[in-house]
Amino acid sequence: MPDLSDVAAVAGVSKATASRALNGSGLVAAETAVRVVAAAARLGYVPNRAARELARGRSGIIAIVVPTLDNTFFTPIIAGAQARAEEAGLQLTVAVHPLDSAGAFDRLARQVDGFLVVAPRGSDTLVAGSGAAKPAVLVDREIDGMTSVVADTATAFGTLTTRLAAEGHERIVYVGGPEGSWQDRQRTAAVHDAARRAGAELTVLGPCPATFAAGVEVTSAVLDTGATAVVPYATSIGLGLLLALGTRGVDVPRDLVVSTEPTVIEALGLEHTPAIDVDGEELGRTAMDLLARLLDGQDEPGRQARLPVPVRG
Amino acid sequence: MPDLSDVAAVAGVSKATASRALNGSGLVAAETAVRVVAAAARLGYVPNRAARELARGRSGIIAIVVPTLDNTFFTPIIAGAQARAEEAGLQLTVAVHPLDSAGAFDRLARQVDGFLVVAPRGSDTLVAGSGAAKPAVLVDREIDGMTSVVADTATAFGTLTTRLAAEGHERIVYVGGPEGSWQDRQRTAAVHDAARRAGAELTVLGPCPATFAAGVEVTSAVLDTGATAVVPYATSIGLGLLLALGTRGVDVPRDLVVSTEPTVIEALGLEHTPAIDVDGEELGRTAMDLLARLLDGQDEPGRQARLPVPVRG
DNA sequence: TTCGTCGATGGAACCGGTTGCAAGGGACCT
DNA sequence: AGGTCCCTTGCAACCGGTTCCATCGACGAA
Repeated sequence: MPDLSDVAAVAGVSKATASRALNGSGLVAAETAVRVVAAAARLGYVPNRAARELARGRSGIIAIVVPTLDNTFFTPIIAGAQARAEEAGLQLTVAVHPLDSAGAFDRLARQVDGFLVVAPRGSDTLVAGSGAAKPAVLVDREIDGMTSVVADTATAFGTLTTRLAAEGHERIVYVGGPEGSWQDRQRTAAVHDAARRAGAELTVLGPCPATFAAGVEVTSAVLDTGATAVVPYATSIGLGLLLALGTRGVDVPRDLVVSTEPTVIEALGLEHTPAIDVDGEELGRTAMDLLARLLDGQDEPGRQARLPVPVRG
Repeated sequence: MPDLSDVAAVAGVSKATASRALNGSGLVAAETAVRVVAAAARLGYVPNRAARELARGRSGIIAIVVPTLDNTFFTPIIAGAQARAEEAGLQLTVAVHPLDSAGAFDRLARQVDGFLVVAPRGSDTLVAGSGAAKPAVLVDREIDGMTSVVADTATAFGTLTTRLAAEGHERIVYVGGPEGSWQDRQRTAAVHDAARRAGAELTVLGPCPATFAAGVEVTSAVLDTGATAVVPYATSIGLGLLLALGTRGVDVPRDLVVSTEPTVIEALGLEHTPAIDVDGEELGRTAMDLLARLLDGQDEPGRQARLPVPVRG
């Protein structure tokens, strides 16, 4: 395993110069830098992360905290963050934690340079506390004073409702998300508002956990409302609905329009079904970008980014 | 931030002794050890991982390599491995990589102590190569010479087929998994064998990617066979089937039994539907256990564990 | 009583980088 | 020609643990 001293020796410089050359500090003569880089390449030198971390006092590791991996909403966020982290020379580790208790992060906080916090539920205080020890970016939720990035699904759900009403749906159901979900509060308000403006009758069901089983369970209640269109909080709920509706012989979308995500609608060949299209990977990428700026001191905490969410179909 | 010297000072011993006491090396007098541990607790001492890693020459980090996060088969494996890693004082990082090209792991290999490799597809050579640099445990697949743990779904699929045949199904369809999948090969063989013994007619469809959309797409072909029972390779394919069958008015399970996972069957209230029940978390836990033994030198590479898979319903 | 042995402890080197500080050397200015 | 400044470079300390080796004291054996 080649070592910085090996590189330095081959390049005919000292460890210090080699280090500076490889980190692009700019204090090295261009010609020398080239020589060092060439030597490193030739030897296949890879810096020892532990040594660097010890010397620099920071780890280059970012933790992304998600409540669970069993929800396909979170996984693209992780993938996006992962991709961007790699580009930035950072390493991403996934920590599964519901953030329902305080203090669980003290240990983790010492090991990482920053957090990406995905916490749809839970009290503001608890969530904000998790990000107190190290720079943090909150994903898909907003809390005053914390840097965050959200998919603007509230607006999208409003647009969706407006469109459904315009297409002739007079009774619409919104199946709400988990208890205490920040996004659910935003969406409920937006859907209510849009329905009122359009003169459609809106029923709000829930709260429902974002699971397939919850979608199945809520189906009777949805049918009982006599609505012709249903807008579920999450894709998993929508899938449960579609499955249960299938076993009951309800014709989708003729008898009932179910607005799940575009990929599902397309796969099933459902027509005339508008749906919102959240780009989870972009959420993850943006979050990582914001965190990188925070770490570099280019940003102060508190910046809030909002990603537009298109309505398709 | 308290430091090992701080702990040592408070306990009235040297850094060396403090280090030994905290790591339970057994060369410290019991009384001294108690004093050091108490001092560490009182100061809230947390060892600096980088320093430890540098001194010890190993990182305490394990990477779990998965082809994608979008498949709910993998996520419980990660969760299980994560839990067990934490218990063992190891840190788990998730690396998303399809393992379709060689050499992509050299960089990662230098940063971690070992790998958990989840690679359902891809050539044996490529997969084995990924685990060559550091101790590795292959998950849900077997390759000669590599330590591995698999869920014995082959046997379970066989049992399932036998049971379906015994319940009167004379025509059964197996919807195969992705091209090149190791488990698919095992399952196909087992299903074939069981069907032949039971005198049932078996059609094998596929290959199919383990996605919801693939399940939808394959539905016509399944119906065309005239089978009364279908056994899909993956839960996602089963879900796609169920959805598409619903939109076509096929009564499940009266006209066609779809054997997806027990939780789905239970949620939908389907009766008389046997299904296999893979415990992904246990797979992850066992894999991590095996890797820990490998790292400790308690095991030689090559040990192959097989987890029984129950058939429910 | 004395020597050997063994358990407990401390001193110090070391892991592999980063970085503050100082020095060497050339260019430019007076 | 002498002085100053800046660019480039090297030396050495340091990050915070771990571990080899030496030391010391106590205890059992001769």
